[in-house]
Amino acid sequence: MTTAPTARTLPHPEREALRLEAVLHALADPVRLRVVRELAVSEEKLPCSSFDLPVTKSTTTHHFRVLRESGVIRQTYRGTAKVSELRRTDLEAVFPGLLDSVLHSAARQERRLGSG
Amino acid sequence: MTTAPTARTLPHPEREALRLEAVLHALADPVRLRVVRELAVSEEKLPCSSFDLPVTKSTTTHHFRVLRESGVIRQTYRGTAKVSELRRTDLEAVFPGLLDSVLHSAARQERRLGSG
DNA sequence: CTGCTCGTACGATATTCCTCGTAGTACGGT
DNA sequence: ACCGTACTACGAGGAATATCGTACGAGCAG
Repeated sequence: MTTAPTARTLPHPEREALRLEAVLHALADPVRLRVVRELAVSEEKLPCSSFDLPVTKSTTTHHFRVLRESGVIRQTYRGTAKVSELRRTDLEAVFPGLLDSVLHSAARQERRLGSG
Repeated sequence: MTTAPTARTLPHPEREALRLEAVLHALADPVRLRVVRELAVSEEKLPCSSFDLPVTKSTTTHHFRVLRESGVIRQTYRGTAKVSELRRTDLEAVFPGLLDSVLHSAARQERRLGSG
């Protein structure tokens, strides 16, 4: 009864508070990089459950939290689901070209190593 | 007597074996990012001792090893010193634009946060 | 040969991180 | 009210990492 129901909010770092080391660390994990790549090709916000990851739900929650706290993604509630989207504009403003080069490098590497 | 003295070599990953996750992880550490930035502005190969890092020599050795094994730098012996240089060409060939955007983002962040 | 400098190797420690299982909350449908 | 789905919180285990100190090796200057 403090404020309103369905008003659950999640802490996100401000654009100006984004740290390069945290973003690089977030992107350095294979599972998280995979999530980011899927979000990049999707024009819609995706719920966590739409990802087919080789880890349990607990671990999935952990990885999404790392991505959110580092500022790579933004998460909002939609009913019982929590949908995620890339913070493209914020990232581009603070670290111009970084996300695109990572995404491009990841795609290149997948082609090179054979969809591993 | 196997080959020659002063022929100590160090293992470096081939260009085609570079892994994006390993490179991102290597760059995600503040100390290592600092080393990479210094190497980037220097046109000469720098010995480990030319860096003024807030860690001991043992730890410095560790960080340089991580950078070398991830393929970010190349290390060669010169007398008693071991000099390092960025593998710019290799990185650009495999992960185009990545190093530059990281370096640019790091410089930007330093300006933004006040030379932290 | 004797130091001196540069860097390494090894062991130890503390911390972080990835992973999981279980239990629990929030929301929507019946 | 009841159940199912989506996600979380907590605790725990195990691996990786960052850090250090000490002891050591390789080369250079006397």
